[in-house]
Amino acid sequence: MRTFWEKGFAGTSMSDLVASTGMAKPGLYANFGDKEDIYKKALEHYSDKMASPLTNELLAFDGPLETALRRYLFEIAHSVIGNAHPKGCFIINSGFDCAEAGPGLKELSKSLNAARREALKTVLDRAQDRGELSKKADTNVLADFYSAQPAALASQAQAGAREEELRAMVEVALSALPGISKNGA
Amino acid sequence: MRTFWEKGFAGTSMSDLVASTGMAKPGLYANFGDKEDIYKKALEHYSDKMASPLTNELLAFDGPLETALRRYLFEIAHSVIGNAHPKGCFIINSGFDCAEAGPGLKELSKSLNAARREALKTVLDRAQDRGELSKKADTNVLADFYSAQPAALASQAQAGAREEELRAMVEVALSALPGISKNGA
DNA sequence: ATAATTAAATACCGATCGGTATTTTAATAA
DNA sequence: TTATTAAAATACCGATCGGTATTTAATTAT
Repeated sequence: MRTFWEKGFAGTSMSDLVASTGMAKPGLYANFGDKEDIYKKALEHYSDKMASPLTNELLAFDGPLETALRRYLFEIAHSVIGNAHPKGCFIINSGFDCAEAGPGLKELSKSLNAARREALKTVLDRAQDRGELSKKADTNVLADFYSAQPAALASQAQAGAREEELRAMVEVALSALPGISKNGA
Repeated sequence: MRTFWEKGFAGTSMSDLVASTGMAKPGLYANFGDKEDIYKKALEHYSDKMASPLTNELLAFDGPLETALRRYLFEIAHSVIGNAHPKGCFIINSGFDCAEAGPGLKELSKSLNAARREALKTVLDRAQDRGELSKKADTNVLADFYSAQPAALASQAQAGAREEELRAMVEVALSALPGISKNGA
C-alpha cells in the first residue's frame, strides 16, 4: 500500500513490491494477482484503514455542521502532511495516476472518490433538514466543493505546505458555508 | 508535452515520445537531453503556452476582484475539462507525479505552482489597496486557498465532472471572499 | 520413517526500458 | 563532381520490466 501510495502505479515495479513486502514475486502473484490487482487491493486497503474511519467519524459526529466539516477537513489536512506515512492521499493520487490505466482501476478510483462526496452530501442534507443550513443552499454543489478540497490540500502538501497553512485554507473553505461569518469581512 | 501531460513521467516511455513527436530517439537526446530534461522542457512549454497566458490575463484584468477571480478560475475549469487536449493541468499533475523524481524536477514543479500563487497574491493585494478587500483579510491565506482550487478542479475533472459542475464549485469558492454575498444564505 | 502435498524461493522467459555507437542519408564546400 | 560536414535513422547495448516454469523446502498424512 505504501509503495503504490508514494510512487504511483507506473512508478512502482514488482521488484519494489518484493522489497517493501518481503514476499517473493511468485508469492505476490499467487496471493494477490497481477500488478493491477495488487494496486486495487492496496487502494481498497487504504480506503478501509485510512479513509473510511474519517468518513465514519464525520457521519457519526453529532454537532454543528461547521464543526463537523472542520474536524473532517482538519484530519485530512493532518493526514496529507504525512508525518507517519507518505504524503498526500492515495485515493486522490489514484485519480491522477490512473488516467490511462485499465477501466476497472479508474472505476474503483471514481467510486472511492464518490464515497467521500456522498458522506459529505449526507451531512449537508442532515444539516439542511435540521434547519441549520438554508433550504436555498444547493447541497449537491456544496458536496462537490467540499469533497474536492482534500485534493486542494493534498496538492499543497505535495508542494511542501505546513499543516497550519492547510488548516488556514480549511477555514477559508468553511467560510463559504451559507450562514457562516467570514474572517475580515 | 501532451504525452507527458496525460501519461505522467513514469508512465511515459521514450518510445512513446518517439511515436508522438515523430523524431527518432537519438534526435530527441541530441536536441533535448535525457528523459528528465525532456519532461522539464515539456513542462516549461506547458507553462508558457497554457498557464502563463491565463495568469497574465488575470494580472492585466482591470475590474472587480471577484470578477477577476471568476474569469481566471472559469478559464482553468474549462481547460482542465480537456476538450482540445488532455484532461487536467500538467503543472498540478507534476506535483503529484514527481513526488520521488529528481530534485531539479520537483523544484521546477514547485516554482511553477508558486508562480500561480504569486499572481493571485498580487491581485488580492491590489484589491486590498484599492479598498475593495478588507484590510483584515489575510491575502496570504486567500492566495493559498485560491491557488489550490485548480487542483480541486483538476481532480474533479479527472473523475469525470462536467464544466458546469466545476463552475458551480468556483462560485462556492468565490463566496468565501470577504464581502461577497452567498447563495442560500 | 516415508510418501504426498503445500508452500516458497530460485531461475528464467520474452519484451521493453533508458540510452548510444554506428551507419546511412542529406546538405554544403570545394 | 567530388570531398566534407551535418543530420537522421538503424541497430544495438546492458538493465529492468511484468510474469512463470521449475526446483527446493517445509508440512502433513500414512
